[in-house]
Amino acid sequence: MFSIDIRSNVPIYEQLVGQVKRAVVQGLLKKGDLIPSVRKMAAELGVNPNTVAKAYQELERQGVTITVRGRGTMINDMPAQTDISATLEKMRPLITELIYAGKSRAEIIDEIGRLYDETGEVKK
Amino acid sequence: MFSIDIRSNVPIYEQLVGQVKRAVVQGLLKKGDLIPSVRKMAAELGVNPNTVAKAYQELERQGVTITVRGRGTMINDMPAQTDISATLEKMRPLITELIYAGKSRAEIIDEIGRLYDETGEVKK
DNA sequence: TTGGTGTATTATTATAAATAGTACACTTAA
DNA sequence: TTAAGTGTACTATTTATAATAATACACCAA
Repeated sequence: MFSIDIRSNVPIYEQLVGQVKRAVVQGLLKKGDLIPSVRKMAAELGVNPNTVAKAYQELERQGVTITVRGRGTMINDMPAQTDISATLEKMRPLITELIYAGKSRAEIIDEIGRLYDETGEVKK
Repeated sequence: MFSIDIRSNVPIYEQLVGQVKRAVVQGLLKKGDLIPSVRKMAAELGVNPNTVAKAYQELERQGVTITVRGRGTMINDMPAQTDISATLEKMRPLITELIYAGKSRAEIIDEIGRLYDETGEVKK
């Protein structure tokens, strides 16, 4: 269910955070579901338990999960609305890239729609 | 014309690369325009000349600029079409973020359109 | 009690970014 | 030809982050 790319420039813990959030968005993980323990996840991915722990702490900080000592880490409710300005700012230079590559407004929107459809829920 | 954020987690040289490309997209820089020399740019931004040089080398590697020793670095033609798959892959986790924040497909497309309009040419 | 949770701590290694200083090859204009 | 301004190359150093490693602790549940 989870996999990381060792050769990626994206930190492992960030990759893991993103994968958990994507699984939630896709409906593969729902409120109350327990995700694998720090040690199990570390063994599965072949990384250090501390790295997984860092990812889990970040997930809880973002409100994605709820952690209870001795029980584990479970998926939390999805937030109603959160601040997206930071995300949009990260997106800005990527938009510039696409424009620079010769993509029109319509083409860009089309690509975004495709990404959305690939990322959204698998089953409604 | 250019400015960098020292406290940003984004490397200075990457910020500079992005700003030059955005200026090209906006029409503020056109083919043949010379951008400030490594030393002048470094002085303006208050950063090390080596950092600016790294940014300029990256710009040339991407085909944004053409560098001639002793003359300087000038804006190149905008490419007809380039590979955007890498850019789209960087965009994917951001789309996940927006979905997670409760944004609908239409809302996301709306925001992208807004970013496009803010990034596009100032004068046509 | 026992085994499995997350957490905390300290240390070490690896990598990238940025700075600093110097020197070199080249172009342009005086 | 000379002088000043280009980009480039090189080595060294500092800083910050990521990741690993090894332990130990606090908590929960069967």
